[in-house]
Amino acid sequence: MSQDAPHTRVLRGRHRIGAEDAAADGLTARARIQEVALSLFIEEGYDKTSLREIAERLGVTKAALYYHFPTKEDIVTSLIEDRARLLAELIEWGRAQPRTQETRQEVVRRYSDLLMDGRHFKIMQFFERNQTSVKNLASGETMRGRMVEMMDLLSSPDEAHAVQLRRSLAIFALHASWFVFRERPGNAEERREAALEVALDLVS
Amino acid sequence: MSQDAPHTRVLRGRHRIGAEDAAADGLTARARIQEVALSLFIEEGYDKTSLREIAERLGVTKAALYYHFPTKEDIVTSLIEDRARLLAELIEWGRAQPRTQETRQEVVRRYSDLLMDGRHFKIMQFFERNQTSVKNLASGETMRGRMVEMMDLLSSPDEAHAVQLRRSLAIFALHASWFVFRERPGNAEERREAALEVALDLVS
DNA sequence: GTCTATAGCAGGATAGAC
DNA sequence: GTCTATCCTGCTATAGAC
Repeated sequence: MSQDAPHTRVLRGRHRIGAEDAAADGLTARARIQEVALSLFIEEGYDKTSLREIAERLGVTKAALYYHFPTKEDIVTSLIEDRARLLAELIEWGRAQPRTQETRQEVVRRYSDLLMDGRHFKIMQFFERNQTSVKNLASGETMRGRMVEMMDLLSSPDEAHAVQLRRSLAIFALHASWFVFRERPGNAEERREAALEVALDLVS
Repeated sequence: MSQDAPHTRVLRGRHRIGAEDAAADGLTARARIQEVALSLFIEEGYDKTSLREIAERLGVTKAALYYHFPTKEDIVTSLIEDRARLLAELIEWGRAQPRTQETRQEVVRRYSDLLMDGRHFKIMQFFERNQTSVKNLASGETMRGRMVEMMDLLSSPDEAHAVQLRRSLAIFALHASWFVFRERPGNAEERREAALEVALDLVS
């Protein structure tokens, strides 16, 4: 997230990726593929983004990508894995707590912290914008399962429908902040705080 | 779902109104294509759904589809057109009202009514699940514009971020009801009422 | 680790018979 | 209005040289 300008490199034509440390931005080839792929998946969509496109933007060929990832799907899998783990940890923590308003609020706060990492936020954007594509991916099911567990943490089936919906919307609130303020830049921190405020209220 | 209302249909060039009776289920070929395509677009995704697949499910060939729709994108366009118009009417009405809480609540109620038509609801599902695909479609931009206008009806940029977000979430609440209660059937009417209740509260 | 070249296939779209 | 047959393009993935 720190350096979001890989485009500067594109025009250099055939540019050798070389060993990991050789990269100007200090990322391994693998990590740069992940970064570029994720951006394209978000912008153009998973299905519409071809390996050729990813390779082109990196200044390499398709075949080079296959050295790092056996299939296109594996790129997604690699992207999701550690994020799903972090989510799992949060869920595990939540389950060990009493089901109180305090707990719900703390879950929301911790989830908000997770999202502060631009990487995680982008993953969630990827998910929201590619729901149907991701549905047929194994790692997609994993992530979906996590989100369901998150919501189950915030409400249970025996509560009124309106309560369940309201609590679940807290998660949406944190995700949606980018969408709602789309044309009104403001600063990111302000948006995040507003989203957290709304989310906390929703689980109260 | 409910039958296609033929009187509202804007017919393109070569389509004739008289053919309806031919179909066993009382729908025109055109309407059946729309219905099947929409379902597949929701289930499998727009990009992953091939014309071959649509044709197969209808028991016809790809070429037959091309008689009714010049391109795949035109199927989407036809699906969206009248829905976007209904939305535009609602927005127009809303703009003519004073910007009060009463108005916001009535906008929400009317939007909820719109969604009650299974057709409209499915269109919105299609949108949510195919955001990246739809972004590059002309009709997608139209619909996105409408949703932005809807939200602008509920809050204005000079209000606090938290207020804007909260009000916008009302729309999400109405859309999300299907997702949140995924495994808990309940009846549709109950879900709708719960969603409306939450949405009304959010714009208060 | 990266390349060139290509296999193998599926997609959207069209032509023209019936 | 629907069919068969086909074109053209672009995709994922692999083989094998360097």
